Amino acid sequence: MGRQPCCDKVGLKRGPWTIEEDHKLMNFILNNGIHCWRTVPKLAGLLRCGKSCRLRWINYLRPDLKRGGFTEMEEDQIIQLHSCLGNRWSKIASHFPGRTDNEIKNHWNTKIKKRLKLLGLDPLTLKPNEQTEESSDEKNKNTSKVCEQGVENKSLDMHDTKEVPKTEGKMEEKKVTWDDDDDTIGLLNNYEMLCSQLDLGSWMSQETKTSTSSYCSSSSFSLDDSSNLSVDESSYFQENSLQQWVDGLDCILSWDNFNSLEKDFPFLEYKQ
DNA sequence: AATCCCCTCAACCGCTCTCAT
DNA sequence: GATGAGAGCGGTTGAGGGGAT
Repeated sequence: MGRQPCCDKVGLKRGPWTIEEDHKLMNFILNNGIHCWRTVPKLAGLLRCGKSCRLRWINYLRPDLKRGGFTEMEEDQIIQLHSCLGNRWSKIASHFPGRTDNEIKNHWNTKIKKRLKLLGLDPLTLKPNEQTEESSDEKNKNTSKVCEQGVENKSLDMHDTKEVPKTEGKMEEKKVTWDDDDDTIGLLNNYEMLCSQLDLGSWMSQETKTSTSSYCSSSSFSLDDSSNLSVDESSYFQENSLQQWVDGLDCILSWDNFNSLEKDFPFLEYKQ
């Protein structure tokens, strides 16, 4: 039958988002929440399709996004999960609060896959590479099916020595739960926690306590990380971080500052 | 300094899934 | 059960940055 396009593409803007567009979208969502993506661009005054807005929010603007490179532990976990779930990036991403499926997919395709190949391992089976990529792709579906039934659970530490699978002890540490029902729960919990901490309504209207601070001018950070902070640090963020986040939208939208931020404020580093 | 090439990742496309009617 | 609309997902693309020559 052929579906209607998700939006009328005539007159709609495409390509990279501007800071102004980001502002509009973020302000709209924070003030109104998300009810129907299709209507978001119109109501927010954006010349974008709803799909594009959704993607931008999920992959870039969400306040609970974790920025910065993947840790070795995260990479290991991605490999484990991928060996079980295949290319189901959203499922994989659900095990990494603050990470997006797009981010993980990109990381897999550009880094992990290559590294595994260099190690002579098939990225999908984690076995010594004997097959062509095509046959691996074919296997992708099969492995994930098998794993879905809970038959297989693999692990690999490619940062360690070489091609050797992890010891069982390490496996224990990094145990992953496969229950699909749990997948969304983690994200939901994060989001709920975030919302409860933020009290969006009140802080949006709150008077700015600190100027668009020097603290913020060099900062962007994951709110998620605050749970890993010491008591003092944590309370500091609960009181200040969100306001700063809103105040400093411009600088926060420039995630390039992330690395330097970690130098200035070591406690912002991702902790495992 | 200029050019080329490769890599990364944000964004798009098209398909499937889910839910309401 | 059939249909349609919206949301979500995964594959792919291409702009831009950075390193190599």
